Amino acid sequence: MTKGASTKEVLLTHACRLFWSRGYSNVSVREVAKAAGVDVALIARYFGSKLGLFEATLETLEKLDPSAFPNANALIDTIVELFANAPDGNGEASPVSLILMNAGDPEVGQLVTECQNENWQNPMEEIIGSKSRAAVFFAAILGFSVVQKTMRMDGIAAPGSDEHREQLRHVLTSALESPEV
Amino acid sequence: MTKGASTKEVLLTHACRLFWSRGYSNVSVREVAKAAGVDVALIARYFGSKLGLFEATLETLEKLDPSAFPNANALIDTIVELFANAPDGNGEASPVSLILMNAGDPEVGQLVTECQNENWQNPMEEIIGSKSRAAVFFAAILGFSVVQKTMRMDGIAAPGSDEHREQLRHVLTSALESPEV
DNA sequence: TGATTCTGTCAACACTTGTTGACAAAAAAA
DNA sequence: TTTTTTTGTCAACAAGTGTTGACAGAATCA
Repeated sequence: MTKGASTKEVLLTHACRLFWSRGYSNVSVREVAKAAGVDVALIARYFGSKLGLFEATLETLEKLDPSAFPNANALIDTIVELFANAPDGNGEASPVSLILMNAGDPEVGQLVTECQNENWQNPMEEIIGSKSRAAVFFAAILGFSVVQKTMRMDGIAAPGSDEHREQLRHVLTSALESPEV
Repeated sequence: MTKGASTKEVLLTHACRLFWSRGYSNVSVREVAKAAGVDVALIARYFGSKLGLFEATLETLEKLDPSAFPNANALIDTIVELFANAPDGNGEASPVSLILMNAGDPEVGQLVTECQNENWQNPMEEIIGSKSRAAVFFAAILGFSVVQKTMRMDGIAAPGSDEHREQLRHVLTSALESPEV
């Protein structure tokens, strides 16, 4: 790999971590550059602008593959384990935190929403077989995540515990039984 | 009312609308002052600082009164109608949007979470009679709100329709049947 | 070798941010 | 009236923002 490509990569890595965990408008380009150990000007060189860097982080997301899930229960199993094994804490950067921290942003909100539809929502609809149930399903994921990770409510069991798995599995399962509209 | 108090009030009104709909860090004091039609310096005079102004908006929230709800079903009825009659759109300012837009903010996130616990979560626990179910219940509210209002997913029915009421009622009802931990 | 491209450094820019203090006009109190 | 307090206006500050361009060293190619 050339020197420039590796700089681009390390910038992208730290941009994902910071933008996804704290939100686009709460992270400055200087902070990303400092975390990556490079000069600020290199962001403009390699990504054009701060927005370009953010868009590049979105392009690292891989699309959910419907063919990997024979049915919706397999999807639930995967998500439950993802949540159970995810490192706890506010500062974690995940596709879910990306959406929670940026969907309401005036600058990148729409971008994030479109990205989510393409990479996650549409494949989920395909697996679940219902647009409305897929929407309620995703709402359950987001809601559960925000009360657990962002608000740290103690009504949610400790991640990794059986109780935690049961709680999450219950809301995901009942989302699949929501009325179709 | 004295002149100063009325200026304070109009500032507070616009601060609520802006901070709660777009988030603390996405709104400048100059924008609040301009919307209120007064000089920026008056914010410092009457509220001390931008943070003081935000804290003042939190103090306008009224605590949920458990005695007004004989049981959890009455709570569900109220919330369903609140969502059904709420004006649609991204820019709406409500206690729910306040939490969604600010809970993850590095400056005011904790403040918002504490305020939510005191004014909403604790009373809800009292009505529902279970800490864990109340947490899952609130997660359902937040999740439903973000996919409907922030992300505008078309899998969610039009607010005010019977289908919309059924969707929301289903997720709230099943939250009350979540496993206790 | 020399010429050229790639890569990084640095200072500066125009702009926005929250905050402050001096000052004047208006209102209230003496 | 005079005096004092309240209320509002204005300019400026220091710090931070994203972005730009000039420049130098390193690497690559001729």
